[in-house]
Amino acid sequence: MTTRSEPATTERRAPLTRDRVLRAAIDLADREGIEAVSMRRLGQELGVEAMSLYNHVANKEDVLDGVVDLIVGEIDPASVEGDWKAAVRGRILSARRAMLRHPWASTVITSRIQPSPVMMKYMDSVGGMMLAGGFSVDLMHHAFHTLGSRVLGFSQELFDDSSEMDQSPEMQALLLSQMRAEYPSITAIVEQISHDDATVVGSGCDDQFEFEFALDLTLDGLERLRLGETSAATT
Amino acid sequence: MTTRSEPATTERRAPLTRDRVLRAAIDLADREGIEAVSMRRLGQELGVEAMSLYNHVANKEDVLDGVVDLIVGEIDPASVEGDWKAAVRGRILSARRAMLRHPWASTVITSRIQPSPVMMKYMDSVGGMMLAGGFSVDLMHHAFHTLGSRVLGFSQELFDDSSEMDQSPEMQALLLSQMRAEYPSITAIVEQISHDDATVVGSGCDDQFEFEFALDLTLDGLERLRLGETSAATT
DNA sequence: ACCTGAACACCGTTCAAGT
DNA sequence: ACCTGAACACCGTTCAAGT
Repeated sequence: MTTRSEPATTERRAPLTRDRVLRAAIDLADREGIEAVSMRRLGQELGVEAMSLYNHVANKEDVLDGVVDLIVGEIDPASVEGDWKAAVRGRILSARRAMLRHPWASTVITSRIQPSPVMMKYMDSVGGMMLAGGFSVDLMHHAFHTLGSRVLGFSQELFDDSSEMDQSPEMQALLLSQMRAEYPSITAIVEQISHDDATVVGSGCDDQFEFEFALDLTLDGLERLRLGETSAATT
Repeated sequence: MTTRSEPATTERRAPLTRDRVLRAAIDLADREGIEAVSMRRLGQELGVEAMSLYNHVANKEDVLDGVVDLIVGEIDPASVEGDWKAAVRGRILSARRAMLRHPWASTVITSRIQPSPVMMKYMDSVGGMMLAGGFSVDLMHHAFHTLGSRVLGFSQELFDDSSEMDQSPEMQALLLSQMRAEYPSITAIVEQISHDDATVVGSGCDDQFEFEFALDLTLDGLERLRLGETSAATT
């Protein structure tokens, strides 16, 4: 008996589910930033009172946990092609694309204290790629600490250069000369970027290049240690 | 005329100043964590209404800015001894000691969008140590991106192993065997740590070792690139 | 000059009451 | 079973009023 009493299209809104709540949170954060995501605002977004959300999620922490899991789920599955370095590199760059799609995600991830099973699964599969590539358990362990958040596709940026250059050229030159007196070394970087800036619009660092530079320096260092470990047998 | 009209000890409390507000915030965060630091609570701590604080600081962001500056001020000044690697390494480990004194500081630092002049001065002096050691401006720039938050003495930890092992040995063994099925690679790390654990109390990673491992891998990689850059003249 | 009370516009969350 | 109104205990911040 698979006949069901259809509710005669009385459902004007899709019923609230945990998944709908989480996706609404991601949408809202993508549009207005993570600080806009409050329980009250989230309810509003779903055409419901804030209190109704508690029928589908435990609390706000649970929302953020779920959101992180959905985003980690966007990372490509582990590949088995190439050596460990190419495989791990590709996976991390896929994680980075997910983070670029949701620029607020890194701060939410770093605010989680305990890793979720989904996160554990991701980490474990990256670790598995290393072990398959000949890492010892010890070296894989150190690799995780060295990669840090980079394994999830983001790095801790300590400067924000986004609104650095929205000034007139004269004003920029003045600011630069003042900066040079106080911070000569940092200023040298800024000036270098301005010179190379014929190509790039807006100025600022080439974040993708810098991410890959740091990633490759790390992976190359790990590979060197792996080769040292295996007592130079082959090659 | 250095005689002053002393207020006849009517001052039962030291007058509120920006510095006292900031130090009270640090004390409170050290004792109860950063989430305890609200304007209302901070006023309470100083025996004053929250609104009074606004006579000495602009707002809460200003408090956090000031707190970061005080903590960055705890880092040892730049040394001129040894080569660039030893000098930078020593400075970063000094920064790390400051962070260990205030475990909440890293999250406050990463929440600042624009670096303060004090922070810029620190960064600039680290950059200066690299330039003095023979780095090109380009390589110094990449070095900052590679070090990331490590230049300030902390790394982004994605696991929290603090409350991992507060179980009975039997329970631990059971949990481990369940974990092994789901996350074999990660479990291998945990088991390795348990074995080496005769020495260390409490278990968990040796954070200082891992920090230095990652730092040295990075510094060594940078040194290699620096030597490659200078066309192998003096070896 | 500095501190305060009252108020505003927000939070997350609980719980009894509705349908 | 799900949604809601009212309430609680918090936030940061402003501003007129006090001394």
